[in-house]
Amino acid sequence: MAVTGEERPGGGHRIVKPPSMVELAAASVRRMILGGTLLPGDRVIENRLTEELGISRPPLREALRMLEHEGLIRQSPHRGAVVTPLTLHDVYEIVTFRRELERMAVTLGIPVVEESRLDRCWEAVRRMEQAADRRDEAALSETNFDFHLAVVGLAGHQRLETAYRSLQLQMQLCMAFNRNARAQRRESAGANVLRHRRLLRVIENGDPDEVLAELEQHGDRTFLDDLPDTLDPGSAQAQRWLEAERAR
Amino acid sequence: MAVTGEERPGGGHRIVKPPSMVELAAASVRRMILGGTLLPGDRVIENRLTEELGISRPPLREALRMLEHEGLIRQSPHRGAVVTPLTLHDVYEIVTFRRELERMAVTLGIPVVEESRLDRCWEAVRRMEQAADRRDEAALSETNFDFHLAVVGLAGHQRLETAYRSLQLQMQLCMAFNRNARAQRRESAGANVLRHRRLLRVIENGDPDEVLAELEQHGDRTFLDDLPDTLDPGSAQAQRWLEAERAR
DNA sequence: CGTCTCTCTATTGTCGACAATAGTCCGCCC
DNA sequence: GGGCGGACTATTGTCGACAATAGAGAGACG
Repeated sequence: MAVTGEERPGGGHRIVKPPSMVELAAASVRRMILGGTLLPGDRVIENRLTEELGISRPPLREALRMLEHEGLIRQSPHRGAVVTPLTLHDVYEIVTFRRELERMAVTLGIPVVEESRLDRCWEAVRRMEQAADRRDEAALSETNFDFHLAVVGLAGHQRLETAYRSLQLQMQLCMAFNRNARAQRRESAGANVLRHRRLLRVIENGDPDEVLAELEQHGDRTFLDDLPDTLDPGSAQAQRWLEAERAR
Repeated sequence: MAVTGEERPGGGHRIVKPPSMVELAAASVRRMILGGTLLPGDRVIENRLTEELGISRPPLREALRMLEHEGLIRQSPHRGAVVTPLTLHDVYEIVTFRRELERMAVTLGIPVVEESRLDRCWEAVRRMEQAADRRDEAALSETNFDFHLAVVGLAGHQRLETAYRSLQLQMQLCMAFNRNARAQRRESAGANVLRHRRLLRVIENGDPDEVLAELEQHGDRTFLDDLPDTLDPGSAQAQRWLEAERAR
């Protein structure tokens, strides 16, 4: 798999700029990880990747730094990088943190003060619908991602949005991890789109609490039920949390 | 200023490992930024730094990536890096986000479940006291930093702690920015230490709400009052926020 | 006199090669 | 036979040089 320029063919915000090698490399490796080519715990060997991607090591190393800060890999000095090995504790951190960021975004961003931010959400839903029509699983996942990011973007809080993006990526990592163990989505793509439309209408309605309630439904409940038992707990704290969460 | 190995002489967690160039470089440049050698808006030119630090560009570039993700610099393709230019909107983001992360940490981490985490806090206070006795401003600031990080660490939430660290760094950037405009601390070092001791006792007490109340007092109120009027507002959202915040 | 274009330079982006380290495998000694 | 020490290899860390870009400045044209 060599690096290619067609990241987000439909709706990226980049116009004609030739992306740098490190962005390209980061995107490629990210896809490998989220797509399940590289699994949690796998070593990420620089030489192997430079060969596959056709670039040299320095930009690749920068790309790996980016992925590290996105939480997708971990690096230790002189020992190289590893796709973040997930324990239950990691899942705990990811889910709780992500939820909290969403809460904050809703609190800050609703009711919506700037029309253009809502447009971004609608645009995402629109592209999501197109993807659903095409039965394009990859695009559906991508636009789903964009939608949630756009919702968080309603807060007009760049740092919050960046952090959320990172968490969302790690959430996808969790799901890539689980892909082997279970049927991914029981829900039809159409229902999925509808659910997002409904969320967006609630958002337009302007009541933060309603939005939070809707998000509560939106989520990870089924994901948490399907966690494989083989998962390393990582901490008692996380185990207690999962139990409490499942009991709800 | 060449790179040196003596980062955190007192209490770093590294034992004998010779740190890599990129860590060293990141630490050096971080110091330049937080110490006010490089001011918000200043261009960060790679060649200049490689010369000053005595290292080559690839590791420096990795270091700059790190600093970018810490929020201390911004990079745009082919245009290089700039020390994050602060607008009021940035201050708004930093302060609100930081506060929210503290809130989350307190909610998750208190009452404290693991004794060792509290030890880390006490250790930080102890070192803070030593720094105060030595009238060592730099060490005081550093240990103050560590203390807050340790408090957030009570949550046992790695990702939260990392995010908080980043926000705390950006907070220091704000303060470095303001250093020129006003007298920094009106409070004696001793009172400062005492305030932290009190906070820690409230923490041991185990009531999250009490801790939050204490943190509320702890903070940025005076900082917000002293913001220079020359600061670019950045957004109406931020201006409204500052007004509301000052009215409290 | 202003503006537009073209060159020219400062700076960033990328590369291939060299140095240093950690983990491994083999032989050796007990 | 098992544990220990030492070379070897795979991999990461670092470097200097080359390529490509963006911005600034000088010159020509309207």
